[in-house]
Amino acid sequence: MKPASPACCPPPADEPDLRPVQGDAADEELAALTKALGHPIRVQIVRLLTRRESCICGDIVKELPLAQSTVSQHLKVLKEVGLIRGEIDGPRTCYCLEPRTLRRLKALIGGL
Amino acid sequence: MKPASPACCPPPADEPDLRPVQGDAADEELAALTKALGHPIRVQIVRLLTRRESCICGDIVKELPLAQSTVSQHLKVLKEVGLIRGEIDGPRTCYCLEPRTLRRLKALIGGL
DNA sequence: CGGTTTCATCGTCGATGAACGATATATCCG
DNA sequence: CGGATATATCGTTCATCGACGATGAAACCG
Repeated sequence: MKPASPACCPPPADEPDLRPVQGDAADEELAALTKALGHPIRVQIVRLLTRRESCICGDIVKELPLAQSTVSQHLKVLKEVGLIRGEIDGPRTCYCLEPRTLRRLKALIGGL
Repeated sequence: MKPASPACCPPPADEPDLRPVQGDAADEELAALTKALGHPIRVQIVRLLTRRESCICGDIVKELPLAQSTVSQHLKVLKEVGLIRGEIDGPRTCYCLEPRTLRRLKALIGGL
């Protein structure tokens, strides 16, 4: 059982990532991740999700000066590269960071 | 005097970067840097410039499967965000990494 | 069941990006 | 001077992005 907390988006196991940080595949991966992060709103979303240690939901929309559909688009971009995860929780959706992908990004950047 | 080497793009002084890694300005900066890096060819160019410890020139074009003008465009994008530097050296241009900006990028990513 | 809320998806439109070939510019070599 | 070389820039074309409002789908509430 989990303590209290929103009970969504449990942190996955903390396995080390063995994939290389160089080579063509790594280049593509790094390009995809940085491209997804390459928009101020999306940086802000990631930042929001790091600050609230647990995941939040459509409150993200309320924090941003954009239409709901636009925010949903940005969330989709981040989800498609695996930087965040979204879990349906009743009528709403709960988003949170995917720490493994974030660590992977840091490793790839570090490899430069 | 420098040893041998292309003698262009000397590494700038190694001052610490005092700018914050959070806040709106940092978000914009991180978005701009990651956006510039968000293309496989540009990742490859940065990687090329890290491997040859010294700077190289239009050999970059020969390494890539793109027209010269396209490569020049990508170099411009990287230069505009300060990730690389280009110095005119006779009829050719010598590009190299800007280590300060790269360190800044790592700091910003680390701040996530 | 029917309305409300929450979110995702669709269609559209203007802006930006990526690629190219052609051209301009600047330097070097006869 | 005149040609060759190296690079930047321009103009064009097609694709993708970013934003929006409208609509659709799912779950909750009465």
